[in-house]
Amino acid sequence: MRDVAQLAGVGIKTVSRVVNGEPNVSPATAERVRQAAASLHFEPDLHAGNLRRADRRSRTLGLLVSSVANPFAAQVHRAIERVAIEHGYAVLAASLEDDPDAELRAVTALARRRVDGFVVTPVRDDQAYLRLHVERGTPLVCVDREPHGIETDTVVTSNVEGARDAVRHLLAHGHRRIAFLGDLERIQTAGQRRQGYLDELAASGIDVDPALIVLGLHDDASATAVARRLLTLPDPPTAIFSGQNLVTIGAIRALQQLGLEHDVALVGFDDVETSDLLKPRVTTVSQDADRIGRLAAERVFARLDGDTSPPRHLVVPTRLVVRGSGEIRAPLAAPADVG
Amino acid sequence: MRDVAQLAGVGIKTVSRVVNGEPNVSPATAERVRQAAASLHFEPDLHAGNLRRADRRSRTLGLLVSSVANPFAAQVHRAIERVAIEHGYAVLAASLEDDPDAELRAVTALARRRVDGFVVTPVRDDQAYLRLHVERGTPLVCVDREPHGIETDTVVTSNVEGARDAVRHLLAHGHRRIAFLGDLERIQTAGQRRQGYLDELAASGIDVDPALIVLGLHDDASATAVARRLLTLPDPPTAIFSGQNLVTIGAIRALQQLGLEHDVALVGFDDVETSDLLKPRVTTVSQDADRIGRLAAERVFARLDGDTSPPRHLVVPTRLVVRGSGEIRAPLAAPADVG
DNA sequence: CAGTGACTTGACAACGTTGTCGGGCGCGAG
DNA sequence: CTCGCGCCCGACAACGTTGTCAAGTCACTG
Repeated sequence: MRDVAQLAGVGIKTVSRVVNGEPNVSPATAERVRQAAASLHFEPDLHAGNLRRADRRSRTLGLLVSSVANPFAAQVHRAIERVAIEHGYAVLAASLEDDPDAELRAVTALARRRVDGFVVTPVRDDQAYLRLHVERGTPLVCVDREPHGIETDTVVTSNVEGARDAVRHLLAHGHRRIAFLGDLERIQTAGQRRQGYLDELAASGIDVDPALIVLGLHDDASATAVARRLLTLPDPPTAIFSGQNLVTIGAIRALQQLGLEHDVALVGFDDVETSDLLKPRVTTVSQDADRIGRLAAERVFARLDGDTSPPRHLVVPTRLVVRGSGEIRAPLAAPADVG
Repeated sequence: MRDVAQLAGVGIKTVSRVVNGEPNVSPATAERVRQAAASLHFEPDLHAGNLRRADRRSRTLGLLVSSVANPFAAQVHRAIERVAIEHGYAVLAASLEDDPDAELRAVTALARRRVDGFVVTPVRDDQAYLRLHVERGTPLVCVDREPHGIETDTVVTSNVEGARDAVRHLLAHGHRRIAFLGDLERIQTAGQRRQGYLDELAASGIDVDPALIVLGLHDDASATAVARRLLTLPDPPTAIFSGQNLVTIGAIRALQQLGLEHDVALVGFDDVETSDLLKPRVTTVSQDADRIGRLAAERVFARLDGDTSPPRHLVVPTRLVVRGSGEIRAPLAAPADVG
């Protein structure tokens, strides 16, 4: 900037004014400055300016997603970035791979880079440590999962309701023995989806068979193994509700291996890519990742714009997408019932 | 930092020394400083330090990916981030959605934030404008596509060879009428894959039917429409080579709609999620996105470490993954041949 | 013609940190 | 005892920018 000022024959502050579009610069001077800046390929240093600027905004958002392996996270990222760009913001992203230590490291890294706001997918058991940053004026929005130890804006999927929808759908097609395959228990959404499953069965007065409930599945291989085991029980489930997309893929593979994909019903939580190319096509409870990301980003910017209202907890509804696998009817009378 | 110094009863520079692990601080003082820093929850401002620091490193990498809708880009991103973290770096990412203007905007945004290096998926026709940044010492590595107008490190997939492999595979299964469905012509990889297709056919002395070559497909809907049209020609192709994953999905849908998925062979470039759950399972030419991302990041860090050797052009080979759809044999004699 | 106000401009301090340098102190050697 | 050297430590300038403020110019008014 000093060089630009010298070349244009003006003071350094005048260059600053032109670069930032401040008023009170004569058109002739402004033009000379612009020429000089262009010929030197000057790019202002955002962070240096930040140091002195009144608003102290780095115009950068910090984003922590659970796992990049998950297309859901990629879509949330994309939606956030779109909103960020509209506000002239860039996004510093870090993927946590569901590692609690990575969460801490990433928050520190972002704090040192003075991001203006955090969008976090909680992984640790406790997010109280984030209070510090919030108290210092860095807004925090949690997505996908509710945080612990801190009251803040959240944007989550209606996990319990979505799971109930799935189970209700299966019940309506005559199923009574419905298995639930879920992700690691420490992941909050896994627990909520199981809760929805239990709630809906309870509401329909159906006894729950604990043997049909398996949690702790985090990849498709383990899901395949467990699904195979359940399906070869003496009294197997007539339907499966899988609580996460990799688990759904594992369940499909198991069904295919046993040749049961047209006999046992399946509803998966969260979309599976190409789910409509499979046979049968896969019925899913779809999450609106785009909306979740958009709302989260908008919450951050609202807080940055001075919104000090109490924390909001936004719940984005799911949508049951009927494609075929969930509409397979239960056998008219299960052996156990006939007894 | 001033506050920490006051609380610890030391000079501000001593705090700096402790925070940065510089030598020549007595253990007692260091401990007092650490206590003070912890009790004030002090986080150093990386960018302020940067301003004065000798190496002038923001410890941030800038990444431009073509489109987040693409799982390939997500995987590249992930691999780069992993290497970045090992080096204590964070990643500022921007997705371009294959919009040439977005490329310019994103580069400017990253340059103003003083990233230490760029990893760019070229979208524009000309990357000469990036020379400025390279000359100023910001290394640039291009991934997935070769840049124009600038000599720099590149990491790309062996598109031509991969396409030849795919076509050779189909030829070996008796096919002579092989359609090629490709992405937008302005996307370099699309052209290279078509070139591989043409090369392999030429090498085998097979006449190319221009009616079987369609480019400009960027989503699955248009690919479905085009594939349907080709398959209902009077003299349809007996095999399809699709040059991108969304196009592959479109082709599969068309085949399914026409009930031809077990009669017409298909090989797709780039992986399709759940490709092994489809019937038939989809044979693909897989790209090693993880390796591409890793190599790109390592090139950036090598340049940052002072490597001034001539630009390297790394080519990551593809792998033909045989799953079923590409092994469907051509009808023994096509009507045209019998003629 | 003096006074007024609007507009334009630059000198200077400040932001939070690191590099430089010099001062003080303790200890071993002469 | 004195000198010298090494280790600790802090004052100060500097990084590239913006906020503050005062000075300068000019046209217009009374």
